[in-house]
Amino acid sequence: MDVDEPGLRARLVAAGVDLVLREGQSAVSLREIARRAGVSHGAPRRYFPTHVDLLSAIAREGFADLTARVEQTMRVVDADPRTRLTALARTYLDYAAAHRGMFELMFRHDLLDSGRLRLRETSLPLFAVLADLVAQLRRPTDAPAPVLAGALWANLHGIAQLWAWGSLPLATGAADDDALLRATLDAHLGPTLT
Amino acid sequence: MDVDEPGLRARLVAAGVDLVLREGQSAVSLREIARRAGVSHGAPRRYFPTHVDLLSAIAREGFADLTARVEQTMRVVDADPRTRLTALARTYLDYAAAHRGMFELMFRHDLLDSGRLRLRETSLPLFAVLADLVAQLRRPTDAPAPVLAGALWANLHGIAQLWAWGSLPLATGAADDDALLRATLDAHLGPTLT
DNA sequence: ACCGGAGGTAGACACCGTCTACGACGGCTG
DNA sequence: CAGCCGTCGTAGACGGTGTCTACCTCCGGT
Repeated sequence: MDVDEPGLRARLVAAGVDLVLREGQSAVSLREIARRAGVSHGAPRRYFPTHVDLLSAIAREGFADLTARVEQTMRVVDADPRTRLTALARTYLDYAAAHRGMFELMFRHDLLDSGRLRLRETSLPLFAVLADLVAQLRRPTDAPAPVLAGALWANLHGIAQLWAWGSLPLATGAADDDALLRATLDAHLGPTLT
Repeated sequence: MDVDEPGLRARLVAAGVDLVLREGQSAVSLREIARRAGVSHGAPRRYFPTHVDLLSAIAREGFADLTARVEQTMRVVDADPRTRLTALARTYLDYAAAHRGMFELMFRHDLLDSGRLRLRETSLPLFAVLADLVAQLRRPTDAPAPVLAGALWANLHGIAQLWAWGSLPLATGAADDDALLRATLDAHLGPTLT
């Protein structure tokens, strides 16, 4: 038998992650999670006193997943900073597109306990990776490094969000998001020389 | 007596707008709206068969409001395109900051009936204003106009979103959003010459 | 005068988050 | 070994929600 079968808490979170990926944030109810974990509707309360706590735990899992993917990308793409940054951006956009429900949840600050649960801190290392690359690529005439990195992140995030919503395809006439990504990187970091 | 007091439908939407501005999207329930309009809980159903329909109507009001503000800005700021675009961007960011709940709702495509109700189309004129200004400012080496406009919009939107969430202030070390806005415009449209 | 539909009421249903009291069980203390 | 107490899960209740349905009430057209 499993010597270390996951505890109920982990099973609840896993069920929640599965549910949010499959059906989106609104499908994640405490009772449904309990049902999927095969426990009574009151059981989750032991680990997640409130709905927000559960959603926050799920979102944290999402951040961990995204961070892992980015780090994996950084491990694989061992080239010049610009190439690495491009790969990072692609990973970000791909994640948002492939895990729309989770991505949406991750940035629903109104649903998350962003304060107490150090949810923001969970996303900081990710930003640090980006900021580091940006710092290497920054030209003297550019904005200060934190501002430059922030603006670039916002741009990435906006593309991910609006693209997922279907607004950008509509507005830009269905150009693929790769064109947007290239334009964004060129804008903030200068055109590539090829 | 009022010859044309607003019908129930308008009163419901007005109550919803008020509620979403004051308390956020999650506070907007059909029953609460009905209560505020002084009608029975089943009454809204006559006009909004489903919750989504009500939220969509409220969001449409938000888009109308934002569009009106942008147009007002365009009417007032009658200068060179770059200045006008900057003013437009500020209007966008200010709206998001000042009407956070509404802004959030407007881009919650999962909550909105974005397909049938032509919600996207409601936002297209707004994008057109931006696209027009961008087209005037586009340099020959820039990306095609629609892509450039899309990227810039995404950047604006990302700033609005992440700023409202509090992530960007944290990441950039509390630089104000004006620095981000300037950096963004400079990046996409070239630095101003001053 | 009648009738028919539009517009609002009221009750029911299932589901939800939350609270509370309760039972089972296992490890520590005496 | 007996007893106790804290941990973990159960089960029921409450108020709130969206949705459905049956009803009622009035007003306009024939």
